[in-house]
Amino acid sequence: MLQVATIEKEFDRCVKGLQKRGIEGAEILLKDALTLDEQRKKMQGELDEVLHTSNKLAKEIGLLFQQGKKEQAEKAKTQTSELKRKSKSLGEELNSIELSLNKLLYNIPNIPHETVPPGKSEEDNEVIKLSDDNKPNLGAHKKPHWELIEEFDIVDFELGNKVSGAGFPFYKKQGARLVRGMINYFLDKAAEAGYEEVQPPVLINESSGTGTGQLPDKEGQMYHVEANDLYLIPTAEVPITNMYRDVILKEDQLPIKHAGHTPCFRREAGSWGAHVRGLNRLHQFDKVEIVQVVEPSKSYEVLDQMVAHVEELIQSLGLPYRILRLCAGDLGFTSVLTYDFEVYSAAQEKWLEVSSVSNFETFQANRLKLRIKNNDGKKELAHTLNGSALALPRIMAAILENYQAGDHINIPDVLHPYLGFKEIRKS
RNA sequence: GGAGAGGUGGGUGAGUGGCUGAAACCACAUGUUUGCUAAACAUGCGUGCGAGAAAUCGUACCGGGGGUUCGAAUCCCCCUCUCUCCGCCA
Repeated sequence: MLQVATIEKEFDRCVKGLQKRGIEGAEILLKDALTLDEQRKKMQGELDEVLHTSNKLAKEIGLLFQQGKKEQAEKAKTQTSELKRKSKSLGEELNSIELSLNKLLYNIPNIPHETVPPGKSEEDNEVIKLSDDNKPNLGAHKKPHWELIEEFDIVDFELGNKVSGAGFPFYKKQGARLVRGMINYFLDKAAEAGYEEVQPPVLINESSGTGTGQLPDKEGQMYHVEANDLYLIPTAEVPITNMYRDVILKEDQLPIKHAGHTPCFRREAGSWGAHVRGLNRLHQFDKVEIVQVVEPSKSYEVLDQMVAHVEELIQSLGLPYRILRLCAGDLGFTSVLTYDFEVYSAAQEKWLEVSSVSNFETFQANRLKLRIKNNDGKKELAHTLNGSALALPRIMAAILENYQAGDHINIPDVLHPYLGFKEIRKS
């Protein structure tokens, strides 16, 4: 969430940022936050004062008892009851103000970066890079991947329907191998780039969901295990970033770099439709995620590095791609600046989003209480970033479509060592 | 799942109602001394909030929440986590 200090110091920038996102009454919203914070401070002061006199009295009473001056002690006791009532009511008031303030702040999204283009929807995203035109000329062989996977028997949606439901496919035979191979390849590349591998839990508690900003904003998008009040992760970002919740890092521990593979679970409530055939949108999919925790002054440099890493991955697979700078309207709730990567899937003739790389600045860190103590002993919130490197099913879709060759499907060279085969053939 | 024991500062660990925000030790930081390293000595060393230019002061925090009391790390209740034994189990 936003820091009150930021709202106060950079009020105009915050207002403009929220307006860019299309938020109505941004100014009023932010002013409310400031007013509540003022009230909070005032209340805190009053409460502290009452508690101070109350504590002082209690000590005196203790002394009087020890000195055997019971009457005086009893007399002093009567004074405390009034103070107690007062502190209780002040405490409750303070509590409710803090609650309102938090609720307000939790529902205000991050302020977009100055370079974020205005706009309402994905159509307004800015294409900042288009790969060299290596779109394959498919000629006679131009089947969408949902036909190919059936033909080569490598993904089974029917089976998934039977066992789980729509959006939970089975990968089979060379398809299953391909998934496993890509995961290993992506993880190896991340390791090469200095990311320390972790294998996090895929169920997380409410605090973690709140820490990275999925809760309360995206409550309905996560699967919820009610019996234990746990959520299935929508991305490894959540458990990995939450490793550092309530942590004060020393300057020399930075940067923190982690990579992890997990399945990701998304309810995709309301976004289901005919346009999401095949592997284009799933309730469960595999993804390798990279996460960094860095000093504020370095976060944009790091964002560029992460973008470069993802770009290199996609290039190595030989897929046509483009990089988008998300417009304000399409920008995630917690993000300041996000670059999306899309690969071109040649048979369906569609761009598919396969990665999203974001800088959250202090937005998550503020929720997480993730701070850095520098060498002078000063504390400040860290910056957090993450990116997909990469999400598997759409990469798979693009590979299948772009590399199809009639009776077989070629596989990008870099994956050969991970698979034990160089092409997919009918079994 | 059953029974028991426990969660105290970065770590070990003392502390069963007031003088304990918390002993001691370790770790860490700075300084002194020693030719360097090591050692010794000295000092410092938690977090949030509020006030202050700052020094500092006030307040809260001993797993979380509530209660008893003039006063709670210490007593009571609920939750949670960890450990041990038993059961079950990949």
